[in-house]
Amino acid sequence: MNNTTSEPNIAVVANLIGDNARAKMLTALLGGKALTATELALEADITSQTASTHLAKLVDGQLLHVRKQGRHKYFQLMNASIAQLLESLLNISASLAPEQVSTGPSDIRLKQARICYDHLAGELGVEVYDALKRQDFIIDNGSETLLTDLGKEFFSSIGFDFSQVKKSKRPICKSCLDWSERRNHLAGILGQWMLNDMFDKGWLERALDSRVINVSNAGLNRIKYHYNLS
Amino acid sequence: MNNTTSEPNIAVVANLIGDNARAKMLTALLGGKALTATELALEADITSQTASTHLAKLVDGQLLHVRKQGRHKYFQLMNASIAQLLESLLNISASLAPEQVSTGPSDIRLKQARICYDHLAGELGVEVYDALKRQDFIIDNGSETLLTDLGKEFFSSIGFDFSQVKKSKRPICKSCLDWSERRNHLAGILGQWMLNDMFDKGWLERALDSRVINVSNAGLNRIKYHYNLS
DNA sequence: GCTATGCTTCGATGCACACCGAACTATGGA
DNA sequence: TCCATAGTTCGGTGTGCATCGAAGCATAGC
Repeated sequence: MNNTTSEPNIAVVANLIGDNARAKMLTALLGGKALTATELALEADITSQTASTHLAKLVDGQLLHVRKQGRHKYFQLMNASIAQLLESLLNISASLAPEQVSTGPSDIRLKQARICYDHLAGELGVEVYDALKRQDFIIDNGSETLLTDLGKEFFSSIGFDFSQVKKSKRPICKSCLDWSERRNHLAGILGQWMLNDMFDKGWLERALDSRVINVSNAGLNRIKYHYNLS
Repeated sequence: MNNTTSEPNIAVVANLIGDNARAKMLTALLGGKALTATELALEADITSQTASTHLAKLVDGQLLHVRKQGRHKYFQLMNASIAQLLESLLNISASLAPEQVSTGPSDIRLKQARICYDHLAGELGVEVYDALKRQDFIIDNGSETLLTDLGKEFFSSIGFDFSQVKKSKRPICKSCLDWSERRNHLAGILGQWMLNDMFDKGWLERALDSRVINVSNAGLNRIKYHYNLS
């Protein structure tokens, strides 16, 4: 019997993620920022040699892409679907792991506000999401999210340009389950735009350790006012 | 520097999936049917001894759960979120793999109609989805799906009981990207109900090799009429 | 009781691969 | 030109783990 199941082989991708060092690099890259080989080596706690071979595999496996800039090599996640895959892995792992030994200051900041590839996550992320829902700017049937007419008006009024959207294939709204909060935050084009807008306005600031976002009291107040958080 | 990133460790779960034999078992279990250890060993092309250790790991890692029945052990995916994770891995792998050597008859049947954990996938799955969309029973903003009032009426009229839904936390509608068609089909409670309903009515029949669905001409005609396929 | 079947445990084997030291190439700056 | 830094390649080491044969339980049927 020629048992040719033609299902794609998920083992290769999973195996790429399934190594400790590589997994650390990938989660670090969930910060959305492009990182160099040495930065990633530090993150994964390995020498630059081993990092090099790991990164070559990840690029070869099309999970990452590279940009060469002078003598640096900047690595980034291939696309949003890879980021999403990593996020769902994070979610499942978080729910399985009994409780992670969660101590240390970097920990708290990670829980408060962090970047999820290209949008806002953590406590602040879900609070903004809830505020949008409360004001009927988005509807949410449990796992999925749609922008209402009211929401369209609102986002237009605060500077989002809907004409640019048509070019893109990416959904405007997308809910993304937050692994630390176990509640939704907003992804998609709108999620990306909101985060960038907050950076532009100076309300948020990237921490040096990639994924964490620093929020000043002033910035937090502006966000609360702007999005009418409760 | 005590670099305690408290992010969950995605390596362990990914590593569980990242073995060839285990990956085959897991994809086989995407058929939704509970399978015994020997069936899974056959599927993965390994001896029962090795299968036993693999399955123990998968259960220990909470990707599967077991039911003992007499001298048999029935394995099943832990929950829908695991199934969803596997589906997104399938999608990504399918898009990365240039083209799988897709020959053999089991292949064609897999592409035509198959089970995706608990709902219909393959060509037939996306055709039904498109038909629902065309008739404005569901709306779809690109990646997410909502049931319309018209749709509620329709599904009530063909026997779906909406009162049962409130108990469940699962979304009624959920779009699920089909890895072979690269288009959406319907998941969620409604997707599950539709598949079961088709089985109940005798329009579809599980093949022996779990994931494939056999569709008779008569059954296909009934489905076309029932859901008004174009 | 005996036998067949389903699954597990143990022990041994062998391979894949993560890891690092050392040496090498490439880029940028003084 | 020379040095420092970023990254790669090569060779060797060690280990984790998938694999199977053989033997051991457990259940079902006779």
